[in-house]
Amino acid sequence: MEAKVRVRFAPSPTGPLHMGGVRTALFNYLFAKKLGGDFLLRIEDTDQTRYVPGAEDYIIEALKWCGLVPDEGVGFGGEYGPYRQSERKAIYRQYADQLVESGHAYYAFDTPEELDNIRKEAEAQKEVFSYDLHTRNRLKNSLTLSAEEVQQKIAAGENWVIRFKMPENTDVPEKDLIRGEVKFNTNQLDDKVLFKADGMPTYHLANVVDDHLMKITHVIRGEEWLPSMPLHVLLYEALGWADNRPQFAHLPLILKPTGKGKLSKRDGDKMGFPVFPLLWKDPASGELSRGYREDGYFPEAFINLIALLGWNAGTEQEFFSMTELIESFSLDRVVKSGARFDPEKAKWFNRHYLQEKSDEELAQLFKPMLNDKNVQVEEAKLIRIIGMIKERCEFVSDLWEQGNYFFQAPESYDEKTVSKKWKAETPAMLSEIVELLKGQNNWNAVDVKEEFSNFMNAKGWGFGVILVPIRLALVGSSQGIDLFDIFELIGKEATISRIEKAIASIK
RNA sequence: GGCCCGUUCGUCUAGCGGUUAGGACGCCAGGUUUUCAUCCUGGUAGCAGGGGUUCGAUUCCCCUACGGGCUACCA
Repeated sequence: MEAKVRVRFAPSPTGPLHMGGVRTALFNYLFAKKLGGDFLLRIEDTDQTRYVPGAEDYIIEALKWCGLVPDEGVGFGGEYGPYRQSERKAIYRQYADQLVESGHAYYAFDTPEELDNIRKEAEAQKEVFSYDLHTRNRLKNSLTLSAEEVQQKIAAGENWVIRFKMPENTDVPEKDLIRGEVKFNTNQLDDKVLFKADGMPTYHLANVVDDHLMKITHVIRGEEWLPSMPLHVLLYEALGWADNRPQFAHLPLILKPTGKGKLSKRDGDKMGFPVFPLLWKDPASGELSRGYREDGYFPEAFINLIALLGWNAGTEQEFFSMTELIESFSLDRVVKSGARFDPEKAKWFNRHYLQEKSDEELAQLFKPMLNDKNVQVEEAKLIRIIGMIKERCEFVSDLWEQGNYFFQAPESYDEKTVSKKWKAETPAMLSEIVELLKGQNNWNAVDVKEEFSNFMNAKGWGFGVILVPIRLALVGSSQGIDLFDIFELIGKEATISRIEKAIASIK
């Protein structure tokens, strides 16, 4: 029987989760759910120096907001814990020792400063230093030192690390589920540190050990890990786990909307879109980074847009619910090349999901904003207004941009429209309109419009010359829904007073 | 520099030897809306370049260019 599919999302708590990270989580989640497998969350906090307080909670909250709830992991329980690598410290040491004993790894005593100097010297000669089969015999390690010396150094409390002894001239072909066969030769690879002087494993060791112990079947991660795939394959072999090791899939990166390189926090600030799912406040600097949630994106829109960054169903379908994504997802439809992120299309997705929401639902989402603005409005009326303006909106906050004139009289008048449409004779005409409106008893859009039209026809006035000034008076600009609907919704009294106010204050 | 990955409209992408190279976002135009937006219709725009292989290459191979990633006791 095939082993149950188990995948993991394994971020480092070094800051807020990036869009790319969310997408990696999403693809893992979709893959697992499609195949009836498990999706785990493992926190890779082996680098104490980069630990950021709050990042872990942020990651969990972001996953929950996106609907990517892990079956196991930090904060979610499970049989294979602990799921935080810092709590698994003891486990890694034994495997590192095992590798040394079996001759697949060795102790190295070179200090970071020493290595740094060697690197600088190499650089001065336009060369790049690499701790590998060409150089390890000149360095301070258990391959060059006698067994006694090694024991002595360790006993003396000298700092040491354990490095992988990369085999010589060996081809390591490996099938990537997205890219097909990728081949590396070990002569090009260096002796990576597996176990650090601080007693913590590096990513490479911890990752392989945990994936094995947690029975991970598929490693789906970002393309930045592709170069270390051969090392990981070799580690599985060296640890004796070659027979049931996971398969790999390396996802393409998300690139900047314009310019060079991968998407970064800076791009969001510069171009006015979020790169993080949730608002993030840096605990050290206090700096704020905007989030999709706080910017008014619906989680389903965010998931939809991110899913289509580097994946497609092979059909012309563009809108997918999570359920539909699970049904249609497959790794072989993941695109190989990096995808530039397009903020415009992101907005378009949100518009779609906003239009799909009921007026009642939008009213609930909009209420907090109305409260902030100190606006009181009857529920039924609010729902009606939303029904009329929502097609103009991309975000819930747009409901205010598009509908504020229902809740308050304009405070100013758009200058362009005034100079274009507000003529010398306009006030006099509007005064006559006011008189007409005052005589209206059936205050609804249909009846008022009929009376109004009759009056205009009798006068021989053009609609264009009078409707825009009225709109200006009621809305403050030339925007808005049908004028007679506005009449009805803001009521007779407000309609008349706003027109009178405009007559008195414009020009 | 070395290694690895990639390259179809401005952007996201379909295409898996023979297509008028399809869709979407954006943009432009027209229509609807006596405004604006929405919406509808139409349009603009692409196979990085050069060699092969083949009756035939966007599609397969090689080279070049370009883009990206990695090259830490970071993940």
